Amino acid sequence: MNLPPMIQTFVLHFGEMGSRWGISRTVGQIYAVLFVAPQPLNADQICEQLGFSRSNVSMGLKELQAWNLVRLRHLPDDRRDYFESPDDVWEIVRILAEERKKREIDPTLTVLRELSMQQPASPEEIHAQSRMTEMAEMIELLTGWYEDVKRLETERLAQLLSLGARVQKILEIKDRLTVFPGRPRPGSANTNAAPSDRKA
Amino acid sequence: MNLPPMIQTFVLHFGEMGSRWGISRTVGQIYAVLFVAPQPLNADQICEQLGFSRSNVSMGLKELQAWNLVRLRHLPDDRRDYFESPDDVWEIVRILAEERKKREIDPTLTVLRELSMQQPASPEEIHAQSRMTEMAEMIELLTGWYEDVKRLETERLAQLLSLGARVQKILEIKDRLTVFPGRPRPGSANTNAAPSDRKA
DNA sequence: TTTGATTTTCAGAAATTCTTGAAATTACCG
DNA sequence: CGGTAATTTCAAGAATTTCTGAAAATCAAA
Repeated sequence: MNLPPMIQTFVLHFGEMGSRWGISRTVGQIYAVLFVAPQPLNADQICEQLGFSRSNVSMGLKELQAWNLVRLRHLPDDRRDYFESPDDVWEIVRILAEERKKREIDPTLTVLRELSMQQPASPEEIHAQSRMTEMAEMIELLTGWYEDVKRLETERLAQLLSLGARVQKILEIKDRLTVFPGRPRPGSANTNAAPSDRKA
Repeated sequence: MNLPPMIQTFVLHFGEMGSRWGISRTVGQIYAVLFVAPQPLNADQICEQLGFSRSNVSMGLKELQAWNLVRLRHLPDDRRDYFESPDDVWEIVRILAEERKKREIDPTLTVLRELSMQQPASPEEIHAQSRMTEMAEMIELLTGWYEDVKRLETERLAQLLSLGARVQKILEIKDRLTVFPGRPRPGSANTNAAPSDRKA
């Protein structure tokens, strides 16, 4: 490996974390190199920096493209493929969220919905099915929120995040404005805004 | 494997997903069995249902305990260990979020903070360091939001989730109330609510 | 302390995933 | 068309992870 010390530490860390993030060590390191690179890199440059075989890098780049985490670029008068990570870290978060949802959540939700439809044939199945339905409903609420929030512009999203739990205060204000407009603060805020409140 | 068909499908699915979720197939299947079980199970019951070796189940249960995903229980006049999943699916989500943050995010944030402190020694390192700082700040905003929200009661959390992106409307109301009180709606709402806005 | 039930550990077997070099394919240029 | 540069595929070896049975450790009752 042929990298400045600071970058090497970063790259090795991403490699180690790779397995926890659902990618391999190699893929993690390739991504790390691309993330900090000041300009797009081609496969041979990555090979040289990391000391991996050409084919290994090719596989790794293919996987990163499948994750939408790197983009293919072309430089004038050079027919090699160059790769780069998106510049905007928020864009990267959006991609990660989308891909992880697709791989880690959607398939399970599909199975849970199917099983929730079936006719249970025994007492164990009746109980199991109600557990599966609970899980499916929880996932639906979570992914429904995600589908809404992912459409926010980055600036709004950052505003929302920095607000944190204090959004609760605002919800209380909203309760007063919409449910009891102008009325003096009712004992506590309205808590009837249950899931059914969501636009179908 | 000795299970009713509906439960078998569920268990096999959790096994397949296990590797995507950062646990092994065995651990995924053990958890699935416990999740749908109407009462706590002991290790031998799990062996029998799944056809795994006793030691494999023992390892799997140890890992699930390390994840805080199962609890150890004891039944009267029985010295075997029984295991159960928490009843409340929201509790499970909280545990998962906490553990995944601990394993997948915190170590990286630590490394990024360390590297952001160092003195860069080359132009590549200067650029790399600014990328790392961007990433660290993004993660800090995300985890800060999470630390706030995780303290909400489940009911409030569900309310927040079901509100989805419509919270943006409320943010706009808040902007008008706090920043430009009584003023006619300014071109676009206040966007200065940057991270610095967060209570230290 | 002994006994027997239960759980844990651990070394090696089995299975899976990763990595590589060589060969095949693709894409472009003259 | 060749010819060449670049990329991808693939089979097999390497490395890692998972799984098992046997042995060791733990624990409570007698």
